[in-house]
Amino acid sequence: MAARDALEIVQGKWRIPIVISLTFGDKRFGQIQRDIPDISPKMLSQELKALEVNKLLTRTIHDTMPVTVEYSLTPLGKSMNKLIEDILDWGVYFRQEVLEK
Amino acid sequence: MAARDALEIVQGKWRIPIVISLTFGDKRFGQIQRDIPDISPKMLSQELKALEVNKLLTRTIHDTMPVTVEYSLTPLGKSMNKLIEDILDWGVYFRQEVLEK
DNA sequence: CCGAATCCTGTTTGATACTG
DNA sequence: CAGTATCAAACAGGATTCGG
Repeated sequence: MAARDALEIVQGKWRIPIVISLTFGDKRFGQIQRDIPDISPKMLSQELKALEVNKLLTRTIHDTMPVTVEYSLTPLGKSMNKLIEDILDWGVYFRQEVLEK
Repeated sequence: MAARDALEIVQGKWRIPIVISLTFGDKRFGQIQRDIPDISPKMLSQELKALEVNKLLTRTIHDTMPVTVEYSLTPLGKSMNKLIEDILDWGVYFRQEVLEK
């Protein structure tokens, strides 16, 4: 089932939020962390790695001083755009129907 | 963030598969279990309850002999349709791009 | 600033057996 | 048929400390 493959990538509290953060442009570690206030550096580091392994994003080291590391979505990562929009849309709908009634 | 609300509902290995199973019609406990071969009765029971609490499905007891219980998506549950399609689509794409290359 | 490495905890999940 | 009960394993997440 294709759902299983997709779900495995998307599972966990943080991956979708990370991808969302990067849809608005390439970011550095600290910038992503600011977008997702309650993520610990450990989890961010760990999830970024997982997403890199699955080819959703790339990690580029800029040899500046001090070193900066930039994260950027791959085309595959960007292809989640539609999926993410639907998640957001559905989240809004769900909120109206359940949380606010 | 609306993403958070949606994600909380959708999280876990089994909820999406359960909703998928029910999009093809109302089902009974054992039928869902057959659709999702590796789910344990415990997990199925637990996740069905969670989905019921979140108003994604209803549980109807038919007073037959023996008793049968039928699960059926609510309009809110059905509203996940588009989301689920996109998950499946993206899963197929992901498979092509990563798993088969 | 951008992480890596360890250690530790609670929740989630699973295997299995059993019940009305 | 439609679940519960119990026990164990796995995993996610957090706290803290350290390094270039």
